[in-house]
Amino acid sequence: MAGLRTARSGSALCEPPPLQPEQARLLLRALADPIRLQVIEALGDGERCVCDLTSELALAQSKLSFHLKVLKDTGLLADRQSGRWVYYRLQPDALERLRAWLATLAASCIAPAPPCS
Amino acid sequence: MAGLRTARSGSALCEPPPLQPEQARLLLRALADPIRLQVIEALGDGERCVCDLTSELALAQSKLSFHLKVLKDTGLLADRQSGRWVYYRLQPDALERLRAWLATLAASCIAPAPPCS
DNA sequence: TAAATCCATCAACTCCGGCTGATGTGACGA
DNA sequence: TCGTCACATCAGCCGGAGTTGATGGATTTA
Repeated sequence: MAGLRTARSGSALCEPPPLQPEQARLLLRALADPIRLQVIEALGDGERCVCDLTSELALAQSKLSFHLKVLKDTGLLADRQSGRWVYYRLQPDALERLRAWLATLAASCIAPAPPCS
Repeated sequence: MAGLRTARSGSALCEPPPLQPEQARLLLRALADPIRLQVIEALGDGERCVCDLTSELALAQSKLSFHLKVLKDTGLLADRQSGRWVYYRLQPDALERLRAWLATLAASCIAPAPPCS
């Protein structure tokens, strides 16, 4: 079932490649955690180093590091090292791809749907 | 909770009410399971009774019942009893609300985004 | 070089989600 | 009324995600 259709995306909007079901699962699981959602929201303002996040979210360092790794492994975050600090930033593509995947899933639910009575 | 804001949805499209973060978390977690995704896909064709799903997905009865309960409790499924059988069907609203919530989350990620080089 | 800081990683533990087999409940048919 | 079927729920178990405290590696400053 892989590669049912490759490129040829006629759109000029440089849409990201479709998500594999397993990747979608990992994204869903990564987002289903309150601490990780806090991290994502905190990074909405822009990238931050770990030490700032640690104090801002009042988390143990190893704990935060653990969750940052989960988010990074699923592609939701990217990091950049500058001297002694490591800065994490959001990777908006990941959320977009998950949204697209959810749309596909919803589309497969034909929904006899009484038209919004 | 409940009734933070009632009606007044100006749109004529009868949009569902916004999702609480906790509800969003539960939805994400409910979807982050391969068996439950199989169930959702199987119900894409229309409602089914538990016994059909059991054989179709080759699952133990108690196991399927457990996952159906999770999906029902999060609002992703609804059930209907007919005689001796119980039919489950998708509740597309739930997916839509989750998509809307994801859109909100993504919107809060201003994304300096180099314009699709 | 030595000390300090920032961060990742590890081992041990806890806790909860999910699985299994058995039992309970309600609806039907003989 | 009794047996059967469809489904829910329970108790017990197990594995893995998440937490904690400690250690290690890399970088900067004294």
